[in-house]
Amino acid sequence: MTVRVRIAPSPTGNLHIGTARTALFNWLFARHHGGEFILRMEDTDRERSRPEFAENIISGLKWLGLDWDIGPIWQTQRLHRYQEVIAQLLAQGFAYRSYETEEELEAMRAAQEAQKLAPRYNNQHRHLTSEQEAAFQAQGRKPVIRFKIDDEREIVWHDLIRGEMRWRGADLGGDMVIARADGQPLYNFAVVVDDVDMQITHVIRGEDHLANTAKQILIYEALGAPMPAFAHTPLILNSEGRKLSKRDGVTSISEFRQMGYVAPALVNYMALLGWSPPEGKELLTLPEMVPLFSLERVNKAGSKFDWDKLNWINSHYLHQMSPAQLVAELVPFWQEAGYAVEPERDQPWLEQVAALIGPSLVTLKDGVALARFYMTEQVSYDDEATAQLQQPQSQEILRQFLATSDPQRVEEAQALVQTVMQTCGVKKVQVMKTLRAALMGTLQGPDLLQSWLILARRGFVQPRLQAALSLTQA
RNA sequence: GCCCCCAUCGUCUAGUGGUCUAGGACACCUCCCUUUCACGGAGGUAACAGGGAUUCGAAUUCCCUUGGGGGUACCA
Repeated sequence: MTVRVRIAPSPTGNLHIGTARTALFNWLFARHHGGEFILRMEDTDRERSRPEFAENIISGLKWLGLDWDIGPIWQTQRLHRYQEVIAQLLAQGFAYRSYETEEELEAMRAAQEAQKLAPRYNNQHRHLTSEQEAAFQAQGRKPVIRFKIDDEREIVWHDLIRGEMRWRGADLGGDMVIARADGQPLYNFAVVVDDVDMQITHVIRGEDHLANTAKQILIYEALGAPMPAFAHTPLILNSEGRKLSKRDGVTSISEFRQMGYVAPALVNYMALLGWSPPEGKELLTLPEMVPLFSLERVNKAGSKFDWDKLNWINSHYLHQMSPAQLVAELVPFWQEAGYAVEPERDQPWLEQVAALIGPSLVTLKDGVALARFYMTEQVSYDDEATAQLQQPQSQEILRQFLATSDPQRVEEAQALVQTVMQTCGVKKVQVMKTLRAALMGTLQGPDLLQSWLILARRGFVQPRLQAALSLTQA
């Protein structure tokens, strides 16, 4: 039997990292088994679903490299199908019409709460006579459809991650609503109809769905449909150990992207949140993970999201990139920062910059601050740099450099430093520090000689030496 | 309240009764490289929640306690 899995996001928000991780596990599972991966949009919540969220989810999955074989399928386009199944369940006696008003249900819950009982529907409309129904209808009440849940029933399944799971029907909250009065199907019902119709073989989702699975199994049975295998993954937790939610700051894939995280790093990190590769090799690309992935190696405990590790992985992928690749990734960030970069014209020069700052990058965004020194003619001088320029020999050192032409190659730069050292009779460190202060405005940063060459090609060396000279003391 | 799940270094984890004086990775600390900051390299600190039981033997099995989490909708 061909493996078929799906990711079923609800377009009520941007692509969340938890959803993305579930998508990743499903994708890996499908690819590992040579199966199919389906994208299905669960947009039955008309009030909260929005097209821009759907767009965000789709582009996010694409960016991550989690391509799907079928879809996107939209639940709202399958309404007639849900209606059909509801009619069937009604006819077979698995479901019935329930006429309570919101207020009545709230009162029921309040009463139960007052008695310290678990809130649940008391199934009071399960056996309405046709006269009673007619009476409610005469009052203008519109019924929701409820699916019968037998209190005595015990639901058992073998979870691929958690082992044997058991639920009592009585703990499921009474007969559940599967469709609103206007015919809109509800999640637990629509999911099953879809998964059955799409012949889903494995349902891999977060453990927050555990109770839903018990309810859904009952619907599979009523439908006489084959049961898929279930696998409930651990949740991604925030630093407090709670389920990561939008309130925890950055959680959507598009935000990570804007912050300068690259897709291979994000995907690699997400995989490590709950799954561990057999050989212990942690740095893996999507294709490398495919043959290694299995649900057996997915952990049961939730995992806290750790920025340090994500940063390390991201920097790893950034450090691996060629200068040309880096430029391609960096340009959008540079342009957004307002730097006048023109890839066509400046490519070789931009690659020099990228090669120089590459090892210092943790995120692409870091490239904005790190490249600033090379992008504008003037720099500001920090306290340390100013102090260095006010050293006794600094003025003479700068005059020497101003008297020569800018170096074109490293060897020339080295030779110039040597010459200035000897002429001024100072140590190399002094020359280097002074030159760095003058050129960069700070005493820390990438390789000085390389920086010098890069600035020279832009014609920024002389103006900066002049500016620095004015800060020196005779 | 009720139901369910989970529990190894600060964090992510390896570990499926003996090879565990518990391994790796991130972070942290030290050292090396070096004109600085990074990068890179070499070391180091650091964990089986507690209590019972089973067993010749338990991080690994069972029970209880504790702690944490999830769910409990006419959301998904």
